[in-house]
Amino acid sequence: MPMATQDTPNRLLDLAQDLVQERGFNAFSYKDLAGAIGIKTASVHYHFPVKEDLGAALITRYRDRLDAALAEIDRGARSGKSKLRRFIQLYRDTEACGAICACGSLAADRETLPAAMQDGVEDYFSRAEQWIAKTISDGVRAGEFELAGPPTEAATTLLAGLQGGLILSRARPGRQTLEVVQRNFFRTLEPS
Amino acid sequence: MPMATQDTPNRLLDLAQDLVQERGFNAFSYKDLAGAIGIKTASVHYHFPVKEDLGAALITRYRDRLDAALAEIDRGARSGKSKLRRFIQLYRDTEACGAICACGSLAADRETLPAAMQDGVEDYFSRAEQWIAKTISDGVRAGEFELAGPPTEAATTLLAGLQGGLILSRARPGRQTLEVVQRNFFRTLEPS
DNA sequence: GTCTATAGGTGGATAGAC
DNA sequence: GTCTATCCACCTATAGAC
Repeated sequence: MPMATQDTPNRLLDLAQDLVQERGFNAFSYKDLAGAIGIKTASVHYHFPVKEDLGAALITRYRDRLDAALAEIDRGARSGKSKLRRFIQLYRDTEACGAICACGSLAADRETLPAAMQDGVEDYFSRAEQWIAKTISDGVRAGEFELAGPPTEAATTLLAGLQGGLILSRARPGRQTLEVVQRNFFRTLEPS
Repeated sequence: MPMATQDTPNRLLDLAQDLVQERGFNAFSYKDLAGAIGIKTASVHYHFPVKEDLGAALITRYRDRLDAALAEIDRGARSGKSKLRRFIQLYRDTEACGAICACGSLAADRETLPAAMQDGVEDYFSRAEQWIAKTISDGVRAGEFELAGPPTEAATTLLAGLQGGLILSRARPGRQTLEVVQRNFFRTLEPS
């Protein structure tokens, strides 16, 4: 991976995403972004005229990266369990940074956000949930998993556990909440 | 319940709590509070000199109400399942309002909050988690529940599921996420 | 307890030069 | 693309009269 110096819009999106995950969309300013990369706020407005543009671009990119990560997992992993483990690992990486999911943060701020951003957040959760449900469902058909309820409900429960687990770890730094959530989740999939 | 007209400090705390649960601590102002009860911002500062005072009082009250609710559940309910159902119902009531847990909201904003408020949020989660763990543990001892892992892990997972479920329902209005979380949770406690 | 008035700071955003 | 300069709205907070 070459990873040359990024263009300004992407550097701004990187910074904005970090700040969303650490402080929330309403708790950072163009000044924060500008200062971090050594330009002025007016220059940030050149790339993203209003903050809603920045937010919408951030969500689109975040969602695209989720899609890419899920495709990568589907390409690489063999068993349903290893796929789900890799998926959960994405959130555990976030937890390790002391951050929360960008879309979880944005969902908490929902009432204060423009409609376009609200829709993007909704879409992110739906994609994640559907991927989990499909992966569980495939595992059940293959005889790898056995669960009491419908796969869609297990998927919703896992996603809720991951989002809430990040919140709990944020409130109580040092705890590995997601490790516990993961363990409990896999217990519900075990064949008896 | 007489429910006479409340004193100003409590009316302010009621409003502030609603706004925290709907918009977040950094997304409402003294002007919002003052306007809602027909006084001026300077008068709000009389009751809560700085916003941190308001936030700390809000959290203390929220935590005390949790304790009271848990004590009430312990007094009234017979089975472990009915206790847990009543506990979950507290969050389902919040979900029905389209709101999230005040402490979940505050945890998401953690980095922007004064230390005193951060500690209060941490305490809220720990109390909730410990009550759940004890209730599950009692149920196991009584032969009412049977679960694969330790009660403390089931407790953490439930609390995470409730907090995250509120986030998911906030992002996707109309969905009854917590009903799903509840159903999946009780499945993990069923004797085989 | 509540008010008027105000201070000092920060926010998002724009115009126009370079 | 980036800058300087500026606008206006909002926020938290305080002083002092009533």
